[in-house]
Amino acid sequence: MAIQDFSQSLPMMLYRALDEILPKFRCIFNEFALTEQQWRILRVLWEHDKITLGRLSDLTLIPSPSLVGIVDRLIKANLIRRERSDTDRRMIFVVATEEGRNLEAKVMPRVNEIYKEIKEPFSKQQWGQLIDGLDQISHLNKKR
Amino acid sequence: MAIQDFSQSLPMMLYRALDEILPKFRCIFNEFALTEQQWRILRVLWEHDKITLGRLSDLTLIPSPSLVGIVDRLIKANLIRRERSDTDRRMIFVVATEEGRNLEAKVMPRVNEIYKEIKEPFSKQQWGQLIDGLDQISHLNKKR
DNA sequence: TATTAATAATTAATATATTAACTAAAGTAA
DNA sequence: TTACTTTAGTTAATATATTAATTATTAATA
Repeated sequence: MAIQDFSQSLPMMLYRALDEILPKFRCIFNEFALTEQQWRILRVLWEHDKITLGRLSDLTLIPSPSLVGIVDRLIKANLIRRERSDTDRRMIFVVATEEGRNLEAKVMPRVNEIYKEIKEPFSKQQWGQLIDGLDQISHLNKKR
Repeated sequence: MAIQDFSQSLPMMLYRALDEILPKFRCIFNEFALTEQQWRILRVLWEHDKITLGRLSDLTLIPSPSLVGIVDRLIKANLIRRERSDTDRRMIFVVATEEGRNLEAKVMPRVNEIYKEIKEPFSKQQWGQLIDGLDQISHLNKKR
């Protein structure tokens, strides 16, 4: 194992972890004709009745230029709608339609099941360390 | 904090970690007119003189349909070349040109510097736990 | 050997990411 | 109020991801 082994570098380890777990979830999303990104948006809307595009971009980690098209397609699928703010006409809220809200009860149990499967082989301590480590990585520039 | 907090889910934590560290590297790649994926291919070619597209796809985690275009662009930039196998005409090897090999000495020091910065705030033990955790995630289906 | 099955790479269609530039609305200060 | 600046969202151009289908070649089997 070389001193600098590309396949063991942090970025590649992160990618490989995602490559392992995402297909499990995408399977479910496809059953509901959702892409992963569309799912992320709905997932956030189930926790927030009304949210601006900017904040939606932050919470889903979807870059705003991408968000435009993804939101368009979710609107076409009748799952969400746009709503321009009255107080600041620059801002646009996104809201789930009834159909969009109804998806939660159908999709979440399936997703939670997979999530539990992924977590299962880890001890509570191991899992905590993993999440803490990732959290520390994602705050590298923010702390002191 | 809800029982199921989307922003603390493993996939989002992984995405956030990547979102934090990748821009640091991409800065460097852009200086050399490389995309991140082009970099990954070169990075692997610096460790392997000659490699098939299939194996390159495995090592870079770039799906093979994407690989076709990325390789095309690297060839156009005179950094690599294709070479069809004589023993099995289905296989195509990819090889770095001299110009491609020369990039290593220019780019690697810069990349290593950033990598060290990222690692720096972690203790050796913390880092090891993080890598181990990620490794375990990426082998979920492979073990026993 | 002729047929069939498997493999490596590619193509096609659609969705998303990246970067820069742009528009409209709001804030700010002379 | 006018000019300058910032902010929220969008558009545009190019690169990559995802999924399914396709081609060329090789392997396998009757």
